[in-house]
Amino acid sequence: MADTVRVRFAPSPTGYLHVGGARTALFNWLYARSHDGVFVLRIEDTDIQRSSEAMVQGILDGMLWLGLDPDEGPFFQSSFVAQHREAARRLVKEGKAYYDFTPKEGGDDRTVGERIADRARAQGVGKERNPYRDLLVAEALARVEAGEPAAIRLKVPEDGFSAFEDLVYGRQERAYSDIEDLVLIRSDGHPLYNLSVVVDDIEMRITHVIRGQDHLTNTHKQVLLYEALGAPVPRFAHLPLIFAPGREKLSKRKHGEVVSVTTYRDRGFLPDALVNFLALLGWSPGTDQEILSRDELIRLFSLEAVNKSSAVFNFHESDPHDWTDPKALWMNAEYLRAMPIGELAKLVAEELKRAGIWREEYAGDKREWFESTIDLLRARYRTVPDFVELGRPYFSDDFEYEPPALKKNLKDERLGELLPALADRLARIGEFTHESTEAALREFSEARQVKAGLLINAARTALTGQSVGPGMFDIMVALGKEKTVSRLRNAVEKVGAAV
RNA sequence: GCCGCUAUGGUGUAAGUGGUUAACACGCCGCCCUCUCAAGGCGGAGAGUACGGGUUCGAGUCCCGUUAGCGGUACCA
Repeated sequence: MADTVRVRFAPSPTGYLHVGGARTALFNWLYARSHDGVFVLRIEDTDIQRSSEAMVQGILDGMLWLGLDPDEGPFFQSSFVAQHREAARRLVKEGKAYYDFTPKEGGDDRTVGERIADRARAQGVGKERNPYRDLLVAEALARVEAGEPAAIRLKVPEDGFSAFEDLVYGRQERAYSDIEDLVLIRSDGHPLYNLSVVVDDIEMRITHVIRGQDHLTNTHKQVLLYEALGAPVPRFAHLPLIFAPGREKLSKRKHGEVVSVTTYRDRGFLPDALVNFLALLGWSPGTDQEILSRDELIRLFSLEAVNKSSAVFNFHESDPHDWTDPKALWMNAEYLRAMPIGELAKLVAEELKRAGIWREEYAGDKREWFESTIDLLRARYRTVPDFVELGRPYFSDDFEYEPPALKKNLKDERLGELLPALADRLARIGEFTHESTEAALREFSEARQVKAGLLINAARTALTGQSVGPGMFDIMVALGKEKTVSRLRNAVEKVGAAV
C-alpha cells in the first residue's frame, strides 16, 4: 500500500486570497480528495513586515467559503523558525553548507531586476566561487561564536546537473553551474524561503508539492536541500499561471477586488460555481462536459491533465454589467437555475434582509409564493443580489421607475385613461390566475380597440418600473390582485411624464 | 545578461501513439418561441494552429531556428 498522499497549500499572507491562489488551493484540495489524501494549510508568514492578521483571515475566509477545508492546519511557518535554523546549522556541521562572512550588500535604489541584471553583466557567465566555501568548519564556528555576522549558504555542486520529473511540465534539468550557493539563513538569523518550505514540507511529510509555475526553476534548489537534509524528495507538479487580460500578472493592488475571492462571495456567486469555473482554468476533463459538480471534479481530476500554458482570467474592470469573466458569470447563472429552489430561497432571503425588505411571512404563509416568484425570476438573473436589485419590485413597493422604461412603454397619452380602466376591469376578477388575467386583458383590449401589446408592455412598466421581465400575466399573478390594481392606478401619473 | 517555461478563434479548452472540411463552451450576430427580457431550440461569423525552415505520401501533433509573452536568477516569498 502506497503512502498516504499529503499535499499543502502554502500562501503567504501578503494579500487576500485571489483567484490564482484559490485555483492552486483548489487543485491541491482536489488532488487530496481524489486520492484519499490529506490537505494541509500552512501560512507562510515569515515576512513579518508584509504579512498581517487581516490577510490571514481573508485567506481563511476565502477558503472556507469555497469549501476548500484543510484537514490539517492552519499552521504558521513563523512558529517553525527554530527548526529552520537548526536544519541549517546541521548542514554546516555536515559540511553541506557554510558560513559566508561577506558583508551584506547595502540596499540601493535600483529595482531588484536591475540589480540582478547589472551583477550578471559585470560578472559574466558562470558563478564565482565563494571564498568562504572552503573555510574550516571549526574556524567558521569560532568566528560566529565571537559574534561576527554571517549568512549560511548551501554548497551547490560545481559540476553536473539537477533533474526532476514534474508531473505537469515533464522532466526538468538545470546545470549546477547556473545555480549559485543559495543563502539559507540571513546574517541576522532570519531563515529564507527555500530553506523554510523544504524543512516544513519534510516535517509535514508532504508527498506532492502542487504550486504555481513561478516556482518551477527554483525547485532545483529545493531538491538539493531535500537531498542534503537526507529526506525523500516529494513529487512536484507546477501549475500554469493565471493572468489578467493583457497577459499581465494578477495583482490585488493593480486589479483590485475583481481578483479577490471574497468579492465573489459578496457579489452573490455560488461557491460551487466559482470552484467549477476555476477548475477549468488550466485543466479540462477532456470531454465536452463543463458543468461539473464537486464530486465529478474529484472523480475526474488528474495532474496529468493539467495543461502547461498560462490562462487569462478575462474580466473587464470598468464594465459594471460584465464586471468579471463572462464565462464565470454564465456559469454562476447556470448554477442559480439548477440549484434546488429551497436553497436559493435561503440565499435570496439573506439578501433581502440585508436590503431591509425582508418579510417574515416569506418564510411562513407566503413561502410557496416566495419560492415560485424566485423561480419565475431566476432564469434571467446571474447573481444572488440581482434578486434584490432587479427583483426589488416583486418584494417591495418601494422601487424605482426606470426612465427608459417609462419612455418606451408609458409615453402613449391614451394610457392615462386606459390604465385605470384596466385596473377596474382586473379588480372585478374573482381568482387571479394567468388565464383569468390574460382573458380579462385581451377582452379589454378588444373592447377598447387597442393592441394587447400596448397594454401588456405598459402594464409591465406600471407594475415593475421596468421594461423587461417575466411574462406579464406571470407578473400579475406574482404581485396579486391588490398590488396589480393599485400599481396600475398609481402609474397614471407616470404616463407621458418621461418624455 | 544568463537559465527555464509557454505559444490552437476575443476568452477558456479539445483534437490517444502524425491521417478526412481543426471540435466544444463563453462571448458576439441572426432566426424560432413571444407581450418585453431572459431561459430554451436552431443557425452564423470568427483560428488554418506565433513565424520560418525541415522530416514525411501526409504535421496543430516530430526536429531545428526565430520571435513574443511569462517565470527564475535576491541575505524577497
